[in-house]
Amino acid sequence: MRDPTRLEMTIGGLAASAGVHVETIRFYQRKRLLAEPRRSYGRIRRYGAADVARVRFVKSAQRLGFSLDEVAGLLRLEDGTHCDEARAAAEHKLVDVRAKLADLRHMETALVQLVRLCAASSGHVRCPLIAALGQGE
Amino acid sequence: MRDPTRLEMTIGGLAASAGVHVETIRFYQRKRLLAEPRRSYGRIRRYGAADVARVRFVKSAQRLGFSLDEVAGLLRLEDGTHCDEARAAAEHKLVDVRAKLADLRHMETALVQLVRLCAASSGHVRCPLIAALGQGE
DNA sequence: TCTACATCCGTACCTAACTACGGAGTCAAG
DNA sequence: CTTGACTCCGTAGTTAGGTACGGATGTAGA
Repeated sequence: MRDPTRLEMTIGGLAASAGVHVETIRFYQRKRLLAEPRRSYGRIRRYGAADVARVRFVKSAQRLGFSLDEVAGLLRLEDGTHCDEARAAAEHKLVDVRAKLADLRHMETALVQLVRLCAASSGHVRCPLIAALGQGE
Repeated sequence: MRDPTRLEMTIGGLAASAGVHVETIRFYQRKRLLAEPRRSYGRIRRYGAADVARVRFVKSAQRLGFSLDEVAGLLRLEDGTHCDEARAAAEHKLVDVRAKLADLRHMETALVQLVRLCAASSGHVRCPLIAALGQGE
């Protein structure tokens, strides 16, 4: 654990590096979001830097509104399936991601507007935040 | 009845229009995401078009990774609080929204790359999807 | 070697966000 | 003026995503 380039860590180290609890790692393992790692002589799990990245990816994707099942789908892309499968799945996810992008951009605009209004006026303001999001589903 | 802003509907109509279940409406009411509406002579709730927009907003914001508590915060902006409060809250949300935007853009780029790779090659590909998301939290 | 702390595992529990249930009241069409 | 769909309400159950527990075992530093 001295040399940061050759990261070999236990489950506790992984959890700390990725900013989650130890139990969360075990949970992800049960959910097959993370492969069972090799174990050192006894039966203690050993992880590497790739595992940290993977767990962080899961958390980031969750923040973006993906469920663990959807994250599993994204990770299958990462892990490399057959090309045509991967392509179809990626195109599908892309539609989803772009819809979210559009909504978030609208929300951003609405918030910027609100801040501007608030800076310019006093008293009460209303903001067309609701109008910002995709009403035409 | 001609004026669409004066559309009057029951809870079932609202649920159908917004694409949720009746129980979800009642649940949102308990959570104060939706105000108790006026009731027609008996005790039956009557809703208008604004309620439809509001419920759809909740669902959209959820898809973007906001919890119901956070959505409540966004709705408080919409409902107009005092100016300085609203401004501070809006600026805060803006940081959050922009972080999500950045991550989604990276994810979009990675997906586009993957699709392109898949179109160009055969066999197996790997995609730097994990690297796409904000590793430096 | 001793000791303190980490890891092992299964199982139980928790919160958020619904979702279903059931008995009673309402209402509009026939 | 009945009938069947809809609404009322409280309460209980469900799913996703963790969190906590606790007894046994492993392990690193004094």
